[in-house]
Amino acid sequence: MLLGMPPADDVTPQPVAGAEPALDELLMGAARALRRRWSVGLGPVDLSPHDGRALRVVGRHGPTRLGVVAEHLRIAPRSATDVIDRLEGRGLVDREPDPDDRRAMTVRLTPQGEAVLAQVDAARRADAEHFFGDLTASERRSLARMLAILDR
Amino acid sequence: MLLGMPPADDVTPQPVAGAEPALDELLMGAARALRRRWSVGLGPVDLSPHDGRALRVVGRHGPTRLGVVAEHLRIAPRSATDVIDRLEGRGLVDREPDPDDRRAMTVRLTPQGEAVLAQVDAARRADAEHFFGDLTASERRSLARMLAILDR
DNA sequence: TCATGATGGTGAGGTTACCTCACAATGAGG
DNA sequence: CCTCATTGTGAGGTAACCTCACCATCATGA
Repeated sequence: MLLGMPPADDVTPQPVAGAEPALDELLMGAARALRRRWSVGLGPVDLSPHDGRALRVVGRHGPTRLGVVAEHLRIAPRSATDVIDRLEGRGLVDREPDPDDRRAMTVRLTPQGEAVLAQVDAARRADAEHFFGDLTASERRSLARMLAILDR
Repeated sequence: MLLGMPPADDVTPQPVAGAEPALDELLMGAARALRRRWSVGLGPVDLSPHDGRALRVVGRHGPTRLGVVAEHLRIAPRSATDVIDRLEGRGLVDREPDPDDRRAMTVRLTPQGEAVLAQVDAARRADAEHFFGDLTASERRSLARMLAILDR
């Protein structure tokens, strides 16, 4: 029922009785809406949002170290082991010894992992198109410019 | 080290080699930046983001039922008990029997809870001012309008 | 009016996704 | 090569959720 739902972010600082919602509230609301859509899109492949991110990290960074995965997911190195275990258990990812460093393991997508990632990404892209579809092209440009300024 | 950090949301669907970041990526990035600032602002009072939200829910909805808190936080009713326990343990919140329904408890802010919430909100509002400060007033209006459209 | 079923909150106990610590194997620099 | 750093993982802990069972109370309808 409540599983996999993103956090609420429901409540924002100040009602400011009578005023329209504050910018920060609107920003978080829009982000929440988008995240919710992503969750839904992730449903069909039965992947948690976090595992989906992990899959994407592996896909994007090619055959890569476990430590790198941890870094990109902002989790402790030890925890990346578990995440990759899970993905490997589903056959989405492969571990291989790093030829350059015999301590290290490299991780990369299996063909099935590639397929799943491609499917998720396609769904996400299509959905983004729909999500931002109520804005005109020029509005979207302007939105992108402003968000880029805030993006730090 | 990694505690209290919001999830990464680091990686987005498609590199689209050469193109500027996609709108969805920018939106999530800006939201992440704002959330990070909120976390920092929450630091001084040593409150987790989620407990901060709970405090705000109680503050906003006056003396209210535990179930209502659960609903707004999107957690199971049982879990609200724990959250409120924590807040009550810190003296930020008070439980009292509901006069209208002897099964129910009402929760409301203690004076100290009010003070903490006011402090957090003030910090947050000031920070939002700063965060959106690189946009002109008219840009902010336009941003608000567009975000309102996306906000579903 | 009172049996019956719904509802509000909580105890008990499980799951999950993190964490830290310890350690073995390997790399790298004096 | 001796020492110290680094990579990944076993072991074990914690925090924040969850479900299930339960009690007290409310609300309804025969």
